[in-house]
Amino acid sequence: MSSNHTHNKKDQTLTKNQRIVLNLLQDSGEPLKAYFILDSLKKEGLNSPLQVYRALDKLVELGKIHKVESLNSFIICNNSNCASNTAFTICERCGKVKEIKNNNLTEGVNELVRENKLNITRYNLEFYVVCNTCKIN
Amino acid sequence: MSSNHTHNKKDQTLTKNQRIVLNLLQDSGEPLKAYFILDSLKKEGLNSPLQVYRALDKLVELGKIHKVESLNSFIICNNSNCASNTAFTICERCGKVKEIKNNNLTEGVNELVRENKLNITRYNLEFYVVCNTCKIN
DNA sequence: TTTAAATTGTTATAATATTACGTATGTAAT
DNA sequence: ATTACATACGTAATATTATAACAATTTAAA
Ligand SMILES: [Zn+2]
Ligand SMILES: [Zn+2]
Ligand SMILES: [Zn+2]
Ligand SMILES: [Zn+2]
Repeated sequence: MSSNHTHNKKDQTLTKNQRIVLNLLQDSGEPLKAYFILDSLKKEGLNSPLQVYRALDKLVELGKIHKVESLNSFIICNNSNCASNTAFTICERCGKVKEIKNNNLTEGVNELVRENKLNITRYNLEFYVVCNTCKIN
Repeated sequence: MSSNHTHNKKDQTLTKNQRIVLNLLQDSGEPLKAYFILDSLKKEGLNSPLQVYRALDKLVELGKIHKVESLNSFIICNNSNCASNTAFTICERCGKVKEIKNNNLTEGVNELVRENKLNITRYNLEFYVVCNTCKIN
């Protein structure tokens, strides 16, 4: 269970609060709730919800994390080319979330948008599933 | 500005709270927030958030309304064949929401799901746009 | 008609998110 | 260096969204 931060150059431009929130999401890989993040980072000096929400807002804006709208949670971006588009599978039983990396799907959505002449700025696509683990049980 | 409830047979099986909430959403056509619904229906006898949320939950379950996840709002279903799938355009400027009725798009998403072997129970698709009205200004 | 399931009403509380205000810090032009 | 500007910070208060718990009642089956 080794954590592998990449801490690339761009991360250096983040502020302290932004960086510790990003690191937590990175280490977790799961969607986390704002107040859970707050609790987890009390020892790092985060004291108020606003500090968390401000960091989250900025990280979303930078495309480093995504908000999973229907879970009121935030998750590290697992992709390099999302812009602000998001596509997830969400298990209805256990809540497990995976960001879809499938370029086929991404291109499929883009095509749909073109074909239907939707003049969009971005999209959010949530597929609800029963994950393999939950299917067995 | 005439309201045109349909009040079909199935509506008769709704309870009073469910029906007045549904009627309000039907008349409005816009996404409404739970506490706005509560305020609006105080005179009809709704007193507590729970009464609203319970009615909303049931109506969502019945497929008569949808939750617009990223707006924490609820909107009348404008379609006959959604099951519990949802597809909206959401204006980023004014918040205007339209349910997509385009069968082409719906079928496109279904195809995407098949092609990518996604074993889904339902999906939620939110396209963020700048609506025509907002584009002008 | 007895039983089980669903719905109601009410109070309290939890969970999520923002406003408001003052301060500090970094950056770029003068 | 000084000013101006944008960004971020810290803190307290408050707003918004949603659920838990419990008792009573209605509805639909069996
Ligand atoms: Zn991503
Ligand atoms: Zn699962
Ligand atoms: Zn619908
Ligand atoms: Zn608009």
